[in-house]
Amino acid sequence: MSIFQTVRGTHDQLPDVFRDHKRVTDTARDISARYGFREMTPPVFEFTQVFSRTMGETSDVVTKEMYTFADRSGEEQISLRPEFTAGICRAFASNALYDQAPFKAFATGPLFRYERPQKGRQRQFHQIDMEILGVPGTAADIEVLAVGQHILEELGVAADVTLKLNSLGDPESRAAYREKLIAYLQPFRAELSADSRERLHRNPLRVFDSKSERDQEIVADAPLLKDHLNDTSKAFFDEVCKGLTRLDIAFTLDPGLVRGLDYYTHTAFEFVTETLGAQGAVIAGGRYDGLIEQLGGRPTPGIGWAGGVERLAMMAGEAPAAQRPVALIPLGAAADAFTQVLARDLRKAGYVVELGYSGNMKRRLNRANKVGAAVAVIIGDDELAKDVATVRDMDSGEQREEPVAALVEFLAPYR
RNA sequence: GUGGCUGUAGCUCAGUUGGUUAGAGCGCCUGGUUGUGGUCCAGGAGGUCGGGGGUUCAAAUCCCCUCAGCCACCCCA
Repeated sequence: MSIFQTVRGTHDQLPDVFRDHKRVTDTARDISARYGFREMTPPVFEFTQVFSRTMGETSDVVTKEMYTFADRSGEEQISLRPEFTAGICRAFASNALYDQAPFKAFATGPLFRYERPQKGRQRQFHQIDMEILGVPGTAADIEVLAVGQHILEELGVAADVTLKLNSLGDPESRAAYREKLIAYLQPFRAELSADSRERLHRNPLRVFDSKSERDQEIVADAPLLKDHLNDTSKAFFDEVCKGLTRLDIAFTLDPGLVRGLDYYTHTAFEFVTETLGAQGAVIAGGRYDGLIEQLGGRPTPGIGWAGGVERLAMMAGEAPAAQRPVALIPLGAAADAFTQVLARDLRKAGYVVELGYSGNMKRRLNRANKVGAAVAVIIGDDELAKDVATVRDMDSGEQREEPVAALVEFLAPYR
């Protein structure tokens, strides 16, 4: 181990990478604001139970992926957040925001999961997250999917992403179906893969997304959840589909789409892509009507999704460069002093200003070139004596002298 | 947690059956230009060959362990 190594699965976000990520988060923030989402954030760590109770004691995330530790008092079990939903719902209940429904939250920041890193998967990663709490009807489902679609379009990646949709039904439908499915699978128990046997009672729906060929053969004739939805669940899902169609949001039904977390009900969805390798989900989520109650809050419906910032940034590619700066190049002590004031004035007028601090003229111009300056303003003793500045266009190489008093206006085209 | 591939300069990579002082391109620095970048020319700096151990007269090269990355399983954002 070298101290210069980052911990496995963590990465420095150097300026170029940060800029690409920032485009994703900025886009999500701007677009979601148009839909009435307000940014907030729960703490980066919470009592472990916040996650274990909601995501499911037996879920993969809780059983093997959480960073859990005792705090210094030795009395509290703490976990680094592996997702946003549980924390936001806890915040909603903690602060008794029931009368603020519909409560629409946008959040972004780091999440932590102890997993083997690979493309699109790291131990510290970042998400954008949308949640609507307190809306029982399909309007929330439709709106939450609409923001997601809108953000993907705005990032220019929508063409490579498809929306997969399924209904997990209400608790009543799900419980009834669960019994039927177990009854169907039971006779095949010995033939199922080890993983699927595990899931048989814990979460039998998960057998559907097994990659084992034999499992898939068995499951091919299994009863389908969609055929066992009660009327309410069917009507609910139907309304969501209609709403999406109305908004020209394309989707494909995927009866095998089962999410790994226990709290989902009704609508479940994933925006997936083929372009990122095995980790194809860029945005995923669903409805979780029982979650806040499970936390000990008042029954409150909710729906939301999370999107992977790294994954979306990979798809969106390099973000456009920032505004090109004006480079100020003082030569001599008098010019240094003068230029500091000029830099302040230009910055207050909205210019991005790079001050060339050190080295000879050549060095400073070189630096101006590297930071992508559109124009360099050279001020030495000659210029000071005449009350002018030498203004050099860095693209054309042309330069001319301008009165310093007129600089702020003269540079306007470079702002 | 399991399997496969990879790790040589800041970056991308070459390095023959183990054999002198480990190379290239890009980047960086200096000079050609006393106050002119980006182009061009000349020169230069920079390497614990991921780390540790072993085999050998000799290891970047072979063996073992370990760390990290990538790819897949698993799972998911």
